[in-house]
Amino acid sequence: MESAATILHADLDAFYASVEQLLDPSLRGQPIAVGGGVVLAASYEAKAFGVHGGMPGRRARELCPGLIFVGGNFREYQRLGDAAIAVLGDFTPLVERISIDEAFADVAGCTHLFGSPEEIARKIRNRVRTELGLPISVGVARTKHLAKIASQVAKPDGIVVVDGSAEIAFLHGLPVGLMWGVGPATETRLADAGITTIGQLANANRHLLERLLGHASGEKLAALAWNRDPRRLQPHRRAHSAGAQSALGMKPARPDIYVPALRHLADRVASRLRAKSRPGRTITARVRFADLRSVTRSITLDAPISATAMITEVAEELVRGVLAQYPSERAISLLAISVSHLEEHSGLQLELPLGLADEKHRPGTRKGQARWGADRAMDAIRERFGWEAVGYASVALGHAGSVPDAFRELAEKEL
DNA sequence: TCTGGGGTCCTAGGACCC
DNA sequence: TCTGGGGTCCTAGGACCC
Repeated sequence: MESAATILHADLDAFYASVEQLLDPSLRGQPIAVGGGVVLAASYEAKAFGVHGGMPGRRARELCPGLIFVGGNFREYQRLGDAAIAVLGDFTPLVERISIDEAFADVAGCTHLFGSPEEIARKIRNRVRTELGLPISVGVARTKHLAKIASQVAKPDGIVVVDGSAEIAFLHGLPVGLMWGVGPATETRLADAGITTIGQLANANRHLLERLLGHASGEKLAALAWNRDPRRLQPHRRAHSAGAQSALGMKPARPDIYVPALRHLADRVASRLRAKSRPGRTITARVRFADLRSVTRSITLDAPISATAMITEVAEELVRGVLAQYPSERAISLLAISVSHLEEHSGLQLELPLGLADEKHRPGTRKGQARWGADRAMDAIRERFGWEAVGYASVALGHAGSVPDAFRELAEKEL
């Protein structure tokens, strides 16, 4: 039986910039950028000049001489983002949040209470506008993929409903770049094969697509191009990994530089893992050199860990291995640590990095327990006084223009 | 369009087991 | 000793998303 168009994708427009314009009316109608060294978000007025998120502040100023930089009220972004998603939750519990400013909802079960999906979408937009003062675009369709595309087409501040009979006509006229999973690299590859619209992709030779994009991607994109999207909503997704990274500018590849930097990164990751009792078995370290080439090394342990000192030492070992392998590289431009294979329980009694451990790291030893004690004490102090109160200072990273911790937190997923 | 940070998923080769 | 096949896990890299 044919299902109806009951999936909504709601997406706040130019979110951070819209919040700034809400908080300071003199910014309304002005080209503004949130951030400083790096543009974290741009208003539509700034986007018209080609300014966009991730762009260096200098470049943005060149493109848009009148650009106004604003500091960033991160607490407000979190609060208003949560509030907007909560509006969806007033209609249905089937909400899958994708990021701070974006979520899917399936309203199939609540149309008898609130009206058609389109009416619900209008109510959501109205409420977010009147109660929060923010513009939000909504796409309504039968699948997640199409709902997401519809909301992109609806921007700014609009609504697009794609009903079952119009799906293919709607989809096939649009550029392939709008598809979920088609980024710059894929777009270029497709364009080289003469494929620029979703319709052309849909009708392309299957073998050609698989040769171009690989087996899974080719098959997946072909299915999406015919609006065959098997993905259901996943209201309670949890993260499969947690990581932290830091651009260093250009620092010498020496232990006195990378060891404290790694400890700081490990501390950020490990305290998150401990807070949710989700230690992980696989530790990955990434080193980016001066020329922006990066190398990753990972190791999977027999038991999960979440102690700062353990993660630091494993990461150190991995980075040492990378540097030994590339002795001619004299400078590091970025370091990253990620922990994956996350498990559910707290691993207090299980912390040992097998293969790298020497006697002093084994659980039950005085040193091992002292380390755990230190972590737990730190966690407790932070609980009361905030993250900055104690810990491995970022002095070693200390490079100007790096992103504030508050912004990092906005991007963190629920563990 | 070379710039920041937190994530997800796919691929391909190799090790290892049955 | 060599041959074949299937499955799972690990590792490294890349593309993509917000």
